[in-house]
Amino acid sequence: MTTNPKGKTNKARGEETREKLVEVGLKLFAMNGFNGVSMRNLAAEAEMNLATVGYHFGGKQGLYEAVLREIIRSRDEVMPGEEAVREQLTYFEAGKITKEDLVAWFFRSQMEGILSEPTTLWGVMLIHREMADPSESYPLLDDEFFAPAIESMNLVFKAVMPEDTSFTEVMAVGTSLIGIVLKFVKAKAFIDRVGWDDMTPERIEELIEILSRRVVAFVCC
Amino acid sequence: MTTNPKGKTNKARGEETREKLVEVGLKLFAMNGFNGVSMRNLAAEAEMNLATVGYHFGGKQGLYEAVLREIIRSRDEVMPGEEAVREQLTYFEAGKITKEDLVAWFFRSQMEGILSEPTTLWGVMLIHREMADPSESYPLLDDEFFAPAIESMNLVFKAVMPEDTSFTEVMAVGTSLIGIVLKFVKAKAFIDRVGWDDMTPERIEELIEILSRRVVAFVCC
DNA sequence: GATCTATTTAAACAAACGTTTGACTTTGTG
DNA sequence: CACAAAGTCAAACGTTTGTTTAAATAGATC
Repeated sequence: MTTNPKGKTNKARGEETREKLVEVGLKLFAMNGFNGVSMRNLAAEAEMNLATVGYHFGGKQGLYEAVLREIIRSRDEVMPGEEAVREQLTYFEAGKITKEDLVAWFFRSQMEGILSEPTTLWGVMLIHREMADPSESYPLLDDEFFAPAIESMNLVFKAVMPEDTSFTEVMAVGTSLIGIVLKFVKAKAFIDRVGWDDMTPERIEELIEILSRRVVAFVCC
Repeated sequence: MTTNPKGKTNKARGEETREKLVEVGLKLFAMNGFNGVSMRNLAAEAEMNLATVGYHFGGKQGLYEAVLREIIRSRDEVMPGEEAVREQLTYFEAGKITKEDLVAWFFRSQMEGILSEPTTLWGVMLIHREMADPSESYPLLDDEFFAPAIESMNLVFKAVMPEDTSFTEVMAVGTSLIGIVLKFVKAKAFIDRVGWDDMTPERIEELIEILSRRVVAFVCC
């Protein structure tokens, strides 16, 4: 890598090729799944030669894992991490916010993080696919994506649920919540039936408002 | 078709071939998805010739749709239909059961119907796939599987929710519930984490018990 | 400008795919 | 038994798949 300020060659030569490939890979894999995308699709969409993916990522599987790692990396930019959760927890323990506030904040931050920008949405759509149809790369997601998220979630739930609540129950509530959130990521049937042409920010806000109150009841009851 | 009571030829000659094919097709498609199953896989698993699927169903797509139709057909045997829902509704309107009872009954009947037998479970797994990754056969499912189920669900929800509840909210609650139910069909992460090797009837009952109380709160709050 | 490394390119590869063919076997009917 | 329809079977079809090859190009270094 040079430090040439004129532009073009700021990055190592292959870097922007790889970035472009990961970018269109995310989009295509999210839309059509691993088996629904061919190397020739990828090459055409990225306007590159067929062999480029093989050269930079070793093969289709290699690119797919690079896409998953990019999803994991960018998740931390949009979603509240463990430290943000712990911050809210101190507010709750200090009595500044109610447990209902805490749960609503958590749910809202997740939904907004997911539905905010298309890139994130594509990432979640790919995650959704991996949950419905785990590939051989699933363990990577489980370790570096789900485990931290579930840990944060359990921090919140343990705080707002009775102390003697079983681990199974905490996990069941958490899993249900994940089910709710993911359902709306690709809730084609829902969108078709309520007649929303597209998910405008207003519609998203309406949906979050409706659900967060009920999610609080689900968790805290 | 003959009426020979000795056995063997009670069915039209190709009938049991078709049934066997639909049976293993359901299992394989549910486990690996449409693109994850090859004609040679199917033929091997069903112990038949490669060309048999083409002869009886016109091709891979034809078998897939036959499998979907079988799922739709058998759903009505296990799940409560609209008439069963209306029966419970009259009990509720007569004051014999509370709205909490009504919602709990509905949720429980759905979960039990799904988790009861492996065949049903496979069907739901395939439905789950179609929701995450709709194929060109999706419209068939939407018309003959989802629409009736949503209609029944809305009957219940409209009865237990305030009259002025918006259609969007009713649908959002329903969609969330579907999300919860489906999440547990293939909740590998959940099962792994709570350490359940397999879903024994006791475990299923425990899960339903935990969730139904909270689902009532979610719907009725 | 020469040299070396990194990258891009077109072409070819074997393997797997869904489908089709034509011969063979089974079954029901007269 | 003879015939026709229904079903089964092995083999081959033409595509498409992911990967690999070797030559061509571009960029950095001296």
